[in-house]
Amino acid sequence: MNERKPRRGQGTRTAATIRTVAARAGVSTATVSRVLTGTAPVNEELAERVRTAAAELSYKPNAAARGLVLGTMRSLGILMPDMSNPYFFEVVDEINRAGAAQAFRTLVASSYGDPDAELETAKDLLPQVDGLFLLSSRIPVEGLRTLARAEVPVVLVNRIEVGVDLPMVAVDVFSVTMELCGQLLRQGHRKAVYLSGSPDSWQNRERWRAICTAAAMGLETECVQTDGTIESAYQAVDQALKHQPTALLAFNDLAAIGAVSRLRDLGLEVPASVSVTGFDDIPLARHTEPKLTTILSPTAELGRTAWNRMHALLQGIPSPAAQMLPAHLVIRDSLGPAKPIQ
Amino acid sequence: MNERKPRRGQGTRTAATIRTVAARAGVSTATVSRVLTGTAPVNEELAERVRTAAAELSYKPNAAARGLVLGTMRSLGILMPDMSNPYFFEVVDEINRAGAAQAFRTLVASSYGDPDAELETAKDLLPQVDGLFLLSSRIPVEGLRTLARAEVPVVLVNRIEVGVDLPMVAVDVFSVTMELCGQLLRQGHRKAVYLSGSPDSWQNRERWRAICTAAAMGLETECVQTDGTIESAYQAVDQALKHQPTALLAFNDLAAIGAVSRLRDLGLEVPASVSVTGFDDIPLARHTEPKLTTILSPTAELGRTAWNRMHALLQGIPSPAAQMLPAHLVIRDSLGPAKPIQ
DNA sequence: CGTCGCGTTGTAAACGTTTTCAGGAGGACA
DNA sequence: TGTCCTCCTGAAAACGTTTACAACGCGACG
Repeated sequence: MNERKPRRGQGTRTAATIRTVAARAGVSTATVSRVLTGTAPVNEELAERVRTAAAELSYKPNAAARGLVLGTMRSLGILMPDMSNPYFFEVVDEINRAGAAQAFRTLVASSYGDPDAELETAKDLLPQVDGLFLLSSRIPVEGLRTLARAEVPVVLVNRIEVGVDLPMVAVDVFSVTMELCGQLLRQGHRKAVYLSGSPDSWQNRERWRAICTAAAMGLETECVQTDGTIESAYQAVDQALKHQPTALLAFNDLAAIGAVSRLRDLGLEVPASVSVTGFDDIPLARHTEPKLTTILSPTAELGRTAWNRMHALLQGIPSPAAQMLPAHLVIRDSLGPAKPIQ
Repeated sequence: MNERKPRRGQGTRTAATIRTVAARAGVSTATVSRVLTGTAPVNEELAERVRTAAAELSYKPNAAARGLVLGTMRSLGILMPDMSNPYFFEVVDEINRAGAAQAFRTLVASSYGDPDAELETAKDLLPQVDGLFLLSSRIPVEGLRTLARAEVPVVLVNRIEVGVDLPMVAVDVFSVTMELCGQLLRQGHRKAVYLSGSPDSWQNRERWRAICTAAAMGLETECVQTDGTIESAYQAVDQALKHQPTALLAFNDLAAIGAVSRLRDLGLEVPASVSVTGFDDIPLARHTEPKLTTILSPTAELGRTAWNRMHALLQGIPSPAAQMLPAHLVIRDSLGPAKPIQ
C-alpha cells in the first residue's frame, strides 16, 4: 500500500550530491558548499572549477538536507477553509509575493469546510513550516489556544478572538456593516433579510452582530442561511422574500449577484422592488447590472499586513495582538429607496 | 543581512526530538520511530509509554530529517503565471484535494507573468518537490525540454507542445472554438473581433488559430489584445468597435463580462446590437444579464486528470504524452443573430 | 536438554547538507 | 631569519530521522 523509497535500482542513475561535485572539482564538500552558498571567500580558480562541475552534473542541493542543518525549510503555510473562494487568493497572492521576495515558499492547504479537520491540518502543517497563516479559520477557540503555543508564529487572518494569544489581522466588518445599516435606514428601509455566509465564520458572526445591533435603531432583520456562493444565494432568495423585505444584505458580492439573478428571474426590479448589497467589492461588482452597492474590503492590504506581522515575528520582533483594517462603503446602484408597502 | 539559525539561546527551550521522547519513555529511538510510523510491531505496553511521552512533550517529527532519509518530502509543486486568476484555483483545488488524500503537500508558486522568471522558478522548485505541475506555462519550448530531463515528473497542464517529451493535459480549445465560429456563421455573423488573452499563452494561440481557420469559412476577424481581466476587456471594447463587428469573442468569461459592461455603458444592447461570447463557463456565467453564451471548460476534470497522470508517473507507470479533454458550447442569451448592416 | 526459529528491541549507519575547528601557506614586520 | 597574522582550505561533527543488522528472550520441537 504505502511503498517507500524505490531502493535505488542499479539501472537508474542516482542524482548528484555535493560529494559528487566535490570529487569532480577536486575539492572538499566544504568548499563546494561555500562556493554555492557564497558564505565564505574561495579562490576564484577553485570556485570556477566547482561551478562548472556543478553545472555539468546539473547538481541541485537537496532541500531536505539543507533544511535539516539550517533548521528551517523557509516555507510558509497558508490554511484556508475553502480553496474555491477567489477572495482568499488575493490574500494568498499577496503573501506569496512578499514571501517569495525573501526566498520563502508557500504551502497551501484546505480543510474543505470541516472545522475539526482544520485543526488537525494546522497541527500537521505546523512542523513543516516557519510560519502559519490561518485564513478565516473556523477552528474553535480552545484549538486556537493550543496553536498559540506552537514553536513557529501563527497569524490569524480575518478573525479576531479575544482571549487568544495570537497575532490577528482582520477587516473591521462590524463598523462598516453598521454604517451600511444606517444607510438603509436613511433610505427608508425597515425590514431586511441577511443572506448569511457560513455560520461559524468570524466574518459572518460580526456581520450578524452588527445587523442585530442595528435592529435597535429600527431595522428589523431576518437571517437566511447560504454558503456564500452564487448558487446558494440564488436559491435562498425565495425563502428570504417570505419575510417581505425591502432589502437583501448578502454575505459577499457573489451571493449578492446570485440574489440579483434570482430576483430578475422572478421579474423583480433591483433596486426598484428590492435593494441588494454585497461585501468585498470584487472587480466584478462595478460591472454587474445594476452596479453593486457593496463594501470595499482591502484584501491586498490584508495580505500585506498579515505578511508584515509574520515577517516581524520571524525576526523575533513582538507584534501587537489585534489589528483592524478599515473597510469602506461603496455606493452604486443596487441600493435604492425602500419601496413603500402597497 | 541574511541571519541564520538563532544559535539556540539558552533561554528558549528547544523543541523535542525523537531522542527526548525515547529517553522519557525509556526505549530506543528506533522503537519510538516504529511506534509512531507503525512500520513494525511493538509491545503494546512500550507503545503506550511512547505515545504518552510523545504527547506530553508534544513531539512533532522533524519534516526535513524525515524527508532526508526517506528521500521525499511528499510535496507537489504547482507553478502558475498568475495567482489572481480564479480559474487556476479550481485546478489547484482539485490537485490539492487528490494529493492530500495521499499525504502530499501542495506548494504553489507564481511567476507573475514573466516567462523567464517562470523557468527559473520551475528549476528552483524542482529539487524541493516530488512532482511539478505547470499551469498555462509560458516557458519557451527549449526551456520545457530541459525540464523534461528533471529527476521528478513534470506535468504540463493547459498546454500542448509537439516535440516536447512531457506528459500534457489540456482542453481541446481549437475544436470547440471552431464550433463556436460555426455557430456565429449560422447566425449570420461575418465580422467578429477577438478580445485576446495574454498573447504567449497556449490557450490564446489555439483560440486565435481556430478563429483564423474559421476565416476561410467566411468569418472575418480582427484581434484586440487584453490581458483577460474584466477591466482590460472593458477598455478594449472601444478599439474593437472600430472594426464594426457584429460579435465579440472574449478570451474568457470575465473578459466577456467586462465587454458587456462597456457595451451597456455605451448604450448598446447585447445581443441585439452586438453579440458577446466567453470561455470557461464560470458559475457566474449563467447569472449575468444577459446570460452568457460561453464554452464549458472542464476545470475540475482537468485537475483530476493532471493528478492521475502525476500519480501514475510517481509510481513509475509511463503515461501517454498528450491528452485532450473535450469542451462544450453552452448556448445562452448573449449570442444572437447578427444585426443587419444598416 | 540442546537447538532452532520467531518475534521484539537496541545499536549504529546511513541520508546530504552546513559549519566549526584546526592546519597550512604565504606575506609583513622586527 | 623568526614570529605573527591573515587568508584560505579540508576533516569531521553536527542536524533528526529511518532502517539494516545484530542480539536477545522464549517457546517449540527433536
